[in-house]
Amino acid sequence: MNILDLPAPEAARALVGKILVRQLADGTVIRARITETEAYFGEADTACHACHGRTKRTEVLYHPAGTIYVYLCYGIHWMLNLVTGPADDPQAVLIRGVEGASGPGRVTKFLHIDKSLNDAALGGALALEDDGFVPAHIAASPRVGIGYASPEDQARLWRFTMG
DNA sequence: AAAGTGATCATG
DNA sequence: ATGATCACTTTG
Repeated sequence: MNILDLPAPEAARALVGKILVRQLADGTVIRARITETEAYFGEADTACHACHGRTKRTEVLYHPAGTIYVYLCYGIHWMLNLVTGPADDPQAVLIRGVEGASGPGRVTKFLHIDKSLNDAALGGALALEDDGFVPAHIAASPRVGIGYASPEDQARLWRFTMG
């Protein structure tokens, strides 16, 4: 069973401790364990980009599980998301931190991820690996940076950190 | 605490 | 065509 077929909040929790494998064009391989994630759960979630419907930008969120969603935030930072759940259901998990890089903008810098990976499928230049490691403890907390969302959605414990 | 930065989306 | 809005980081 693929983790990414799960609903986003469950997938987000299950992804903590897994390993991202990044293959660069020049052959360099970077491996990094995921330490922090956040779930964005469909059109009903007012914090999700897709809560205002399908647009050119959010189109990728409607693609099948395992699609990579990358977008630019604040003009500077690339954000890396993994699409989860069934096709036409816009759910995704934001990778907020990996071993050696804490913060979503730093993760993409660390892994050399930019717009060129948007709408690509996991398993090529970026792949997921499970080495059997299970985190001793995973903490759940509210998501950050979503002050525009409804109070109920801001209160959801959809941020998962390895601890 | 504050600003820097540019794609995207909703207006006119 | 113009303007508001950001799943953030760095600097002071």
